[in-house]
Amino acid sequence: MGRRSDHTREQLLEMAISSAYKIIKNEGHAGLTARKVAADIGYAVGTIYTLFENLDELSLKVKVLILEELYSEISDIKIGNDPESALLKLVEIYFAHTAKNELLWKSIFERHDSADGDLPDWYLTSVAKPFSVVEQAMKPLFPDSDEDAKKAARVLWSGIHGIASLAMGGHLDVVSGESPERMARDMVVRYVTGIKAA
Amino acid sequence: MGRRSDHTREQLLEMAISSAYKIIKNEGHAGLTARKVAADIGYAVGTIYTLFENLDELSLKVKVLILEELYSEISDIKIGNDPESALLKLVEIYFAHTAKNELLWKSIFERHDSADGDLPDWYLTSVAKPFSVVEQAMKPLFPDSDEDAKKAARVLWSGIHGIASLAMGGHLDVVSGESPERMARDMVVRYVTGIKAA
DNA sequence: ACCTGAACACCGTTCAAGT
DNA sequence: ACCTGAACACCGTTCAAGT
Repeated sequence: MGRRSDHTREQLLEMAISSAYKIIKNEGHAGLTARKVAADIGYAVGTIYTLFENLDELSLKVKVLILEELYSEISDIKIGNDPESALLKLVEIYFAHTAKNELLWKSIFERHDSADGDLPDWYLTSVAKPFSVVEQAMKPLFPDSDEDAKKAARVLWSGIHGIASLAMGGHLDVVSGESPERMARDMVVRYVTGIKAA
Repeated sequence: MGRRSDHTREQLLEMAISSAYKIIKNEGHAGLTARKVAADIGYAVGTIYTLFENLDELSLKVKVLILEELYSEISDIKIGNDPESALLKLVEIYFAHTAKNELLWKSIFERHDSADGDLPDWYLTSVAKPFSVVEQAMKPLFPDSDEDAKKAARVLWSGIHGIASLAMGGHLDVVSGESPERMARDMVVRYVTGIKAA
């Protein structure tokens, strides 16, 4: 035992995060354990706790990665003057993305409850980035107020998350109605129409 | 050790569920353990597993209770011919209710991941009941199709859940914009307006 | 200084053995 | 038949001790 220094602290962080990413991708949120990550990167359990405050922090780091992947896909959308079609495109990409990485996305809606306090700023920043794309798409609807565009973006994006969250949790299969994506499309169209009609 | 029969199986079930309810109310979803429930009702751990298949089943039983409480509050709403005001009333009750029972409602959005398969029918039935209230409220908007009213209710209710879920999870405090309830009101008004304008 | 891994205080779940 | 509780296979997290 004792010092090894096979890797720098930065390398260790990267190894641990990408190992955790892989575990969640394959086994889901509940499959992530400190011991598994440690074994996977070839270090002792204790090492994980020199890298992160606790397991929840590690899982938040993974979520940042997941959110960044989505962001990189939706930030490419060319936002013209037609909010509705931009938002529908966004919904399409969102659901295609979540479908391709189901366990990863399910984990976004779950928490390792060890943490009591608020979510750290670096995580909230990462959550906010997709919001800002929605906000951009909605700006033409609110030519007089960026603030209103921001608020509307928060509402609509939260709503889409709600549909995705309930669907992925299996809470919507009761009536086995429409697909989540069609529901989200419906929501976008009617919400945008509602704004225009105001 | 051995037989006791101090209580019938029905009594045991009730005791365990209400003990679990109490624990989640005070300590949150992650605070629920089989050992705590067992100690609380004065039986051995093993007894819990003669009552429920696993801990997830017990927590779902608690969620049924939680959903029934909400249902009993919102089912009193008198639904006239004005969907918007009925739905706003519903939002008001929903957020008042979740605010009063925060840890309980947070637990609705979380899972004890032990269970792999689908959610049981008796649970989905219980999830569906609040949906039906929303559906009733929306009927005047769809005089020609109950099916469309049902679909719209699923979309709107999921959206409201999304706002509540993100807010209770602390994911919305970034910009520290509006309160979740105001966001939900905004969503209702614009969604309903969107339907009318179609 | 860096890393280890035994130790602590827990878990969910099972099942042989008691009455 | 009903209930027990030790046992198994895990956890997250800490921290004295090695190099």
